[in-house]
Amino acid sequence: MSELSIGAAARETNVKVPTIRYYEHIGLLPAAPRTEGKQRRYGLDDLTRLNFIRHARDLGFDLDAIRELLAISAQPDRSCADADHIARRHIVEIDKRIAHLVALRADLQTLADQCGQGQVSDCAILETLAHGS
Amino acid sequence: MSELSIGAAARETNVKVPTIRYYEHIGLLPAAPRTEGKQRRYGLDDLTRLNFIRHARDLGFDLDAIRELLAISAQPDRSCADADHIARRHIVEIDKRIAHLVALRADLQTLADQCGQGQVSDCAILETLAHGS
DNA sequence: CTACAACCTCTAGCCACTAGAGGTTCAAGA
DNA sequence: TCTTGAACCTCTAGTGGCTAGAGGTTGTAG
Repeated sequence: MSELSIGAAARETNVKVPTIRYYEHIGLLPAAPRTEGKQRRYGLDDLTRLNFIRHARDLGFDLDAIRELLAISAQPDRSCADADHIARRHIVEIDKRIAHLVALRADLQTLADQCGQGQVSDCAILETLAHGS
Repeated sequence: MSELSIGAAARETNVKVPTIRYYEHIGLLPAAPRTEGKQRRYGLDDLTRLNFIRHARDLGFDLDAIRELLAISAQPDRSCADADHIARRHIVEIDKRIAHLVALRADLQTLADQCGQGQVSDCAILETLAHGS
C-alpha cells in the first residue's frame, strides 16, 4: 500500500503530476525510486513532504523558503526561532504587497470614477495614462 | 531636439533601456527609425507612448491590457466605455488579490503567534505545514 | 583623432510551473 | 494469456515581464 504511482501521490496530496516531477527535478523532492519500467514510486515520507510543500505554497512561501523550512523541520532538537523568523519575514512581505495593492486600487477607483463614459478624447482614464496624475 | 537616443528616451520616461528594446521586440512600440550606424532614435510620439505604458504599468495593467488601452486612445471619437471597462475589470482583479493576501496574512499571523519559540518538534508552524491547519 | 560611454544583436536566465511531442509501461477486463 | 488504453516516461519549449551578459560597433566630447 505504501508504494504509490505518481498519479496516486498527486491525488493524495493535491499536487499535480508535472509539479511533482518538477520538484524532483529541482531537488526539492528526493529522486523517487523507480519500477523496472522506470516509473516513480512514492512512500509515506514522500507524501508527508509533498503535503508540507503544498501547505507552505498555499501560504505563499516561495520554494527557497520551503527548502529552509524543510531543512529546519528535519532537525527536531533545534529551536524553531528560525522557522518563526521565516514566517514573520513572509508576513512583512505580504503586508508590503497588500499596501501596494490597496494604494493602486484607490488610484484606479479615482480614475474610473472620473470617467464620464464620454468620448475617448475626454476620457480621464486615458488622459491620466498619457500625461500622469 | 526631437530625435533622442534610447538612453535619453529612457531617462525622459523612466523606462529602462532594455525594457524599451523589449517593448519594441514584442510590438508594443513601433520599431524606431535607426541612424546609419543602426542606433534607435525617438521622437515625441514615442515618448508619449512610453509614458502612457509606464503609467499603466505603474497602475498594474498587464501588457495586453495596455495594448488595448493604446488602441482605444488612438480613436478619439470612440466612446471610452471600453477603457472604463478595462479599468473596472482590473479593479476586480486587484480586489481578489487583496482578499487573498489578507486571508493569507491572517493565517500566517495565527501560525506565528502560536509558535512558542521552543523546539522544532513542538513548533506550531512546522506542525501545521506538515499536517494541515 | 582618440578614447570610451553608450549603443547594437543575440542568447540565456528568473519564478513556478504548464503544455505538448513522441514513446513506453502497467493493470484491468475479455 | 492477451489486449487495450490510461497513465506513465523524458525532453523541449513556452508563460510574463523583464534582466543580465557576451561580444562587437557607433557616436561624441575633448
